[in-house]
Amino acid sequence: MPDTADGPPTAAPVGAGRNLLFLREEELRLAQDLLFFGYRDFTAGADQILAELDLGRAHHRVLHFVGRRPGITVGDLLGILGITKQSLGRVLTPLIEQGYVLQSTGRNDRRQRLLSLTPKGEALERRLFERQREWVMRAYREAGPVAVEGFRRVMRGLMGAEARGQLERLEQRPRPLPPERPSPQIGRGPGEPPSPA
Amino acid sequence: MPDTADGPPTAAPVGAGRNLLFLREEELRLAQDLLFFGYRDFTAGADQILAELDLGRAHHRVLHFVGRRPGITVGDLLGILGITKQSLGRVLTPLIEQGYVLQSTGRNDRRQRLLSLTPKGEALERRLFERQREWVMRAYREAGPVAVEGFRRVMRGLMGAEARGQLERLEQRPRPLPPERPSPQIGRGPGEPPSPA
DNA sequence: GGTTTTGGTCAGCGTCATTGACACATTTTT
DNA sequence: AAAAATGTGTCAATGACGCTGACCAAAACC
Repeated sequence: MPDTADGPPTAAPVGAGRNLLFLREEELRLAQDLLFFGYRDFTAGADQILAELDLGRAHHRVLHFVGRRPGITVGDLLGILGITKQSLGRVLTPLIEQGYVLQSTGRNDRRQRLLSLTPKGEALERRLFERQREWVMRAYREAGPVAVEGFRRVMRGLMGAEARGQLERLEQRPRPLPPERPSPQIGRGPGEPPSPA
Repeated sequence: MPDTADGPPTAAPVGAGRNLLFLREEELRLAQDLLFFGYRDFTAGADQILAELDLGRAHHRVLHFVGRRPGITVGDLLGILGITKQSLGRVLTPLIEQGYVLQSTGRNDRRQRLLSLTPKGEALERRLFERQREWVMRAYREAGPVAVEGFRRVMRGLMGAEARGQLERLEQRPRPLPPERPSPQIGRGPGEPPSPA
């Protein structure tokens, strides 16, 4: 980029219109690049940990959002992730079987499966979080608080209306704590043998 | 999030240490959410166009970076994308066959295949670009110039050292124009029949 | 009792990435 | 001139992660 940032181009005022347009275009191509490289490297650290455990990014997303909202229903999780039931099943089922995620039946609506993290799941989620935390903290420190606020504003703007609503909801109930003892638990997982229900 | 953004917590100063830590954690979890939702919705528009043409995001990335640096070699492109030769081949070959990308042999090193966009490729790249441009412009306008600068700083910080170098190189030579007439072109593609060498 | 909602599952498909091995032309080195 | 290194293409197999369509069961709603 010829100029650093936002101000008017320091170049000749002749053909400024075209120049402005050019800058706009370069600015936006830069945004594309930044998002591509930035997102890729942001996820790289966690991906590495996941690979060791034969898990993928999709598993991480489930751990993340279940951790963020324990007791979330399958339907809500589907809405947040924006994938199909079948796709979720392929990552959720192994997570349950391997004891990372716990299912319990809903108190009000017994059809619902409320999801929460087991201690093992919390540990893994935290490990992944710490890895990304370091990475983001570095970027935040280098950029400074004002930049961080700007980053947030732009990223919010990049989200669609639906995602903004979901994010709001996520921020509201930070941790609605799951059932203390996930009493009417559901089969599967390495836990007790299928209850004689 | 209990508090809005950056300022110190408005809550009681008692246990401020813990509270600050908590805020840090929530701040960083928010960053994860923002990156997930933001990147997803950022790419959604282009993905839609691509789907109509039976192309994928990987094809877009090739179009983008070849358009950004016409005459790029296969090796350099591999370095930027961070994928393997085989993976690139699977998207690049169709793009060449369908007349989006042009290959020409290197002038200095005739082993090299210099890649550039055909008019058809440029048109598609532009169409995809315009879609994302609108989306990003909206976010930029809503957030304001200061925020945009902050966004850039943070995104740069999220990139690894390698990616920063690549981005620098991309910004330096904005458009090193390909061979005027891509003389020693290479077979394939819907172009002329194999020149009588 | 009938309908809707919530969730699970089977079967098949597409995209985008991987590894490993090999082939070929060209350039560089010895 | 022979050997080694480089740049690229390609075959085969694999895995992760999305999709659609179909169908089933339990619970809730009316």
